[in-house]
Formats: sequence, C-alpha cells, structure tokens
Amino acid sequence: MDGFRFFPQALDPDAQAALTAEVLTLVEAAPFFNPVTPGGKPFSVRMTNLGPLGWVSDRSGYRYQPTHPVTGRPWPAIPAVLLSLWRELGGCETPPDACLVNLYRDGAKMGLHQDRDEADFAFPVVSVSLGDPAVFRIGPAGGGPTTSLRLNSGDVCVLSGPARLARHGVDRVLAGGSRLIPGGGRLNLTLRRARTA
DNA sequence: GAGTGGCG
DNA sequence: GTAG
Repeated sequence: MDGFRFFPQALDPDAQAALTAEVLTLVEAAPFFNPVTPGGKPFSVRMTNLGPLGWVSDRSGYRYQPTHPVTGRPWPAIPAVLLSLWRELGGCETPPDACLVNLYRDGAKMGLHQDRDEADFAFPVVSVSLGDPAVFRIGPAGGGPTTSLRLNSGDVCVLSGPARLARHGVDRVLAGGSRLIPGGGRLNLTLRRARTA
C-alpha cells in the first residue's frame, strides 16, 4: 500500500497513558454518543470528536459539524500532542481541524469504508490507537484484495497520497489486551483536515 | 470465522 | 448513497 505509513509504538507507554487521560477528561464535556447510519442502523462503536469540526452520522447523512449532536456545544480542543503527531508523522504544516474519537468496547468493529467526507484529499489521515489491540484491514481505494494488520496501543497509521482513499476497517478488537482504558476497550483517534486550508 | 464489497 |  503505497502512501500507507505505519509507525509502531510512536507513543511510549507513558505518553499513551497521558494522552488517554487527557482525551477522557476532555470528552467529559462532549460525551460519547451512539451514531446511526443514514439507513438507521446503529454503529457498534461509540463516537465523539475534538477540534473545530466533528464527523457525525445520522439519518441525514455523513457530515462534519462544529457542535456535538446531543449537547449542541462546540467540541473540545485537540490536544497539543496530537497536533505534533500530525505535523511530524503526517508531514503536514496545515493543522487538522477534526479529530474523531471512536470507542470500541466489547465486540465493536468497523466495516470496510473510505474516509471521503473531507474537502481536499491532499491532506493525510493520521490515526492513533490506544488500549486493546485491534485487527485492522486495509485495501486499495478502487477495491481488490485487502491485508490485515494488528494495531497495538501507541501505534500510529498515516494514510496519504495513493492510500488516502484506501478502504479500511476494524475486523475485531482483542479484548483484555490492555489495561489502559478504564472499563477496557480501544480508543481510536483519527485526525483529519475536513475543510480546505 | 475469514475475506470481500454494493457505493455513484 | 453512506462507516451498517
């Protein structure tokens, strides 16, 4: 997968713990909600966002919006450490304007999809894994054979260039593999530039 | 259970 | 249409 870059253990255990604590504190003001597809089917992951814009899905469709769908308040700010990861590993000077926070509890998964709700695909997607390991799947943008990859806590993935529109998803989460998240599970932080610079 | 994929 |  040209354009797909994998940075194992980009965050050491102390940095993982600090980031997890910071994100969980921030999202107290923007609680995880239960999204549904435009067809009304619930996702198995729970979601919230950080930053000027947040990705949401409901019966009206997929979109980025500046406020939490339940509280109506703006999303909390993106932590500085994530802005640094975006710049250093994503190689992008323009900062992200959205950070989707997906919480995978027992049995949660994410079907194969593309991130294509952003205005300019020249900007990368930077994904940070925290907590339980996940079996990630990725394949070409145009369809075809996929490969699977285990994502551990502290790993960072970058989708850019030809891989920016890669199909990807999470087949399953390996429960109990980490004690990082209270109550267990996996937290995935996905940084994106939703609007043009 | 694993892999693939409608999809614009 | 949609990450189900």
